[in-house]
Amino acid sequence: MAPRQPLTRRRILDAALALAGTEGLDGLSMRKLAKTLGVEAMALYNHVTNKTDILDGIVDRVFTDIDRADPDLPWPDRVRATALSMYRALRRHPVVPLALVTDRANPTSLRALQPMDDLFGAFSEAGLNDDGVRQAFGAVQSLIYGSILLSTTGFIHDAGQAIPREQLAPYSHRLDSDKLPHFSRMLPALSSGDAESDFVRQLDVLIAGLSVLK
Amino acid sequence: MAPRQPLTRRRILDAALALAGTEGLDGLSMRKLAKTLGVEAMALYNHVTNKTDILDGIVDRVFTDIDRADPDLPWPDRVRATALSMYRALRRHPVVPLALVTDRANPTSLRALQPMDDLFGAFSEAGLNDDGVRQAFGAVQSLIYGSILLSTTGFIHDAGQAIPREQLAPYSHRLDSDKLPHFSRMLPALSSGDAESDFVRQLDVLIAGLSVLK
DNA sequence: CGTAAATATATACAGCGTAAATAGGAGTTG
DNA sequence: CAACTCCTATTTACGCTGTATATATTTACG
Repeated sequence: MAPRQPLTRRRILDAALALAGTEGLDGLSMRKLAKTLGVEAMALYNHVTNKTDILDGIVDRVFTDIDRADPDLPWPDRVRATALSMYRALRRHPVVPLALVTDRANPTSLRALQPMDDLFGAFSEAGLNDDGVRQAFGAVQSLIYGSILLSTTGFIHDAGQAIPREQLAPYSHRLDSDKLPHFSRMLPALSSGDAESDFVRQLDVLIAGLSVLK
Repeated sequence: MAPRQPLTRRRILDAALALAGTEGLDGLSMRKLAKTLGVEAMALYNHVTNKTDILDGIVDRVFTDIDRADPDLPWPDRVRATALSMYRALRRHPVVPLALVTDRANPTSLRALQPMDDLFGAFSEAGLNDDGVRQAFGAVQSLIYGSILLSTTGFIHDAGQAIPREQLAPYSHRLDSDKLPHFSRMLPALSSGDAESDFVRQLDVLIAGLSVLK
């Protein structure tokens, strides 16, 4: 029984990130979060301004994990490295992309903007004009967020882990229909494969397309 | 004052889609929805089983708007047509991708799977094996969902419409910093440009990459 | 008409974020 | 030491959420 540590913003964010990891974004409530810290809900408000502040803090924290690519690398490798690092950091904490697209977080910190700046730089070096940079960056960002956010829907999912059979069941019962001829054939391939290596492959396709379309 | 029309599942879904359009996914509550129909909240439960059922119904409804591409088109055009139709339908009702990625809806209807099947077919025809089809489909789907979901975050946004200045303000005040050299230059380009034409361009880049990487 | 079935309402419960008032403990000052 | 202040934690409360349950009302039918 260690003496209870003092409540601090940092401890709150740590606990919030952990709770969001196990309970999901909806499961992250002020009352539950306080309980994991052995405290009442309103005590949190002495250290964070509100729940949005917590989510902003979490986002900021996770974005800090994103590595900056070696600036001497050629631009395709810089894009690959930055995007993959973003993907890995966000995938470790899917609550972050979720909080961002649902407007529950609105980070404006330098840390959250740094990876974007790096991608802007890489695409500029590729010879794209500003519109091209915006489009290329948007494509990469969509790929990152899309693949993470969609990986929890029934549409596509990870390798063998985690209820592959039951989750597919509601889809299977329609597949005898000849209305979806390709779907039934694809079912096994949908549940096989690794999400990250798929992402890497998709990123390569995108980069190849950028190179070829100048 | 027309005589009040009978409450029906269809009317409920219509009203829900409209309410979600104006108030967003979080603003769509059973009580508010009932109020727009001139009825008490619990009356809805005689026609839908719960809120998830409403969201499933909305998703299903919106997916019905997705056009099927001419099967005689070559595969790149079929992908383009299907993906663009998906993009347009979902962009008209962003609550749908939002409900899907937050697991508030779980459609298993044939209508919701049809566009996926069409894309599977197109990519198969391109000569990809099943793993390749899954990856290509995932990339297109990520692009669709990602661009729609991210268009409401501060990171990237539409043309001049809707608070471009105030929304950018929190970002601008950091840009004098030399930590984000490309960001400040990109700011005007970020708020210019049309979301849909960006999407089309990104889709073309992806298709070009697929063609070139076989 | 009377009765059964369908539909609408009223009430209630547990949970949410958080405003406002209160209580407790640590530190400093007289 | 006493008194006062400041910071932190708790308590209570308000309006919101989805929906279970019970009741009331309206409609359909023999």
